[in-house]
Amino acid sequence: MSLHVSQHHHPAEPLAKRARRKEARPGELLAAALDLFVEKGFAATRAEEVAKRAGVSKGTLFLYFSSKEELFKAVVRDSVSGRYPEWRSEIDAFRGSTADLLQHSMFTWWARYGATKASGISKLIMSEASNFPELAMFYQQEVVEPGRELIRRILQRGVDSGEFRPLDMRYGIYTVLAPMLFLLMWKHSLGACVPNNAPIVPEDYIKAQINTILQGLCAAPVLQVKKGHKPS
Amino acid sequence: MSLHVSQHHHPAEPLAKRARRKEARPGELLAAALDLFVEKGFAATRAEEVAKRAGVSKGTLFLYFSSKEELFKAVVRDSVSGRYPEWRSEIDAFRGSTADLLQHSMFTWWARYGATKASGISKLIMSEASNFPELAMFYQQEVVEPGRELIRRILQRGVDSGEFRPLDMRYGIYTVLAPMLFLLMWKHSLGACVPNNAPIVPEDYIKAQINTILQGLCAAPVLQVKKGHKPS
DNA sequence: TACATTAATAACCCGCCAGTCATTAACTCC
DNA sequence: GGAGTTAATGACTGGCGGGTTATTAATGTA
Repeated sequence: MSLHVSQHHHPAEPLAKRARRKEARPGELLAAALDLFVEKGFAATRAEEVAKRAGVSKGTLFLYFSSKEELFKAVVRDSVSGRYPEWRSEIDAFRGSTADLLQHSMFTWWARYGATKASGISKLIMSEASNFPELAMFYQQEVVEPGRELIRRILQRGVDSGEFRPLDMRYGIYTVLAPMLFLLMWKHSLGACVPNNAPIVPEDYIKAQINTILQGLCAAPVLQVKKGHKPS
Repeated sequence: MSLHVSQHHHPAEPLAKRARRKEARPGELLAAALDLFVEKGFAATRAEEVAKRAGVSKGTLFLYFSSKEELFKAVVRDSVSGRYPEWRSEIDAFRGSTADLLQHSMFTWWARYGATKASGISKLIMSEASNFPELAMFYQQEVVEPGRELIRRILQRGVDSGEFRPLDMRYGIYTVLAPMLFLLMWKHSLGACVPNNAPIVPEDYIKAQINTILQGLCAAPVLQVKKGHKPS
């Protein structure tokens, strides 16, 4: 959430019914919209309900966002695609093996995105893409492509350094993308509503995936025993 | 599709406008509903369109199914058919390495399920699970659990024979499940509606995944996830 | 206090769609 | 053929919800 959302009033001066707060409205509306979109999906979320949760009337919502779709796009920009620059520079600044970088990136992505409310946006897009092709395309450009690029960057680093075997990047990226997006989908669908005797613990799941991925990506076994790492 | 859907009329006696075909209607309606639910999702599918595709009026639809939601449940029950017994005996009868078995199973699953219309039901369930918790639970018991069991069976065979390293089965199965379900989801969401310069070719995707998975599962020195990693 | 500006509102409009019901016509049996 | 039964219809309704607009009131200026 890049916009400031919580400029709460001082309790001494209780909220006037029609307070004029032009600066604070967009952020509050975005926060309310994120909550509701994630909770109920795009189509099922009512504009009036978003307004209500932001403490505002429906008319005010359309004063700041020209349509429900535009509101959604703004939510995506605000809560998802705005983070890429930071991640990319972190990746570029990383000192250490690519195995460590990959591992660090996957845990960090989960902690900062997958485990948060914002990740519901990705699930929502996967669910409703076919009904809202424009939104899907917007998401593809704003989120999917940059994300692919980051993964490609990491894997290429490993291939270049000889840590990883040569990879067809068109499909190599899915080695990382698929397990992570599956976890995200699962968390927001069956994992959320089915009482399960063997629930997925995200950190354990990621650990297991990394074990397999790293062994699967690395160059010939004899090369993968690096100083500081013990072959189990 | 357990109900017979295609009792086509003899072309000589062309379809009367108001033919009375009480037996055939439910199956035809379920087939039409499956098509449309898979294509457009639950909320976006119009009752009248289902009726139209089944060659019937909207009133007739509600004559056989008391509401749209009941229709949806009936579709899921009807389409979730028991392919598991067949697959399980194929697995048990397989002669050859577990690597080959795994590879064969993944390709076969895609060809017989993932690539067919029926796979849209899985996507539908993942998408609508939160709106229909009871359906999600039904699906979990009828489809997810047996599927997990089959994968566990294959992996255990590899571990027992020494081909695979020892695995924590609670998470090991996702090494196989996650890439396949991701492919299924992708095919039915972004992959279906976003013109993409690098589309996923399922067979190539599966091939790449198998390469990584097999190297990742096989018994060999392993790069371990560092203990005590803390997500930021 | 008077006036101008504009943030915010609430009532309103209108198209869409799940579900209903009185009517129609296809089939059965004598 | 005629009478009774019921599958099928399509016009209708009622509510919902995205988006608009005339009106109201908060703020700024003097």
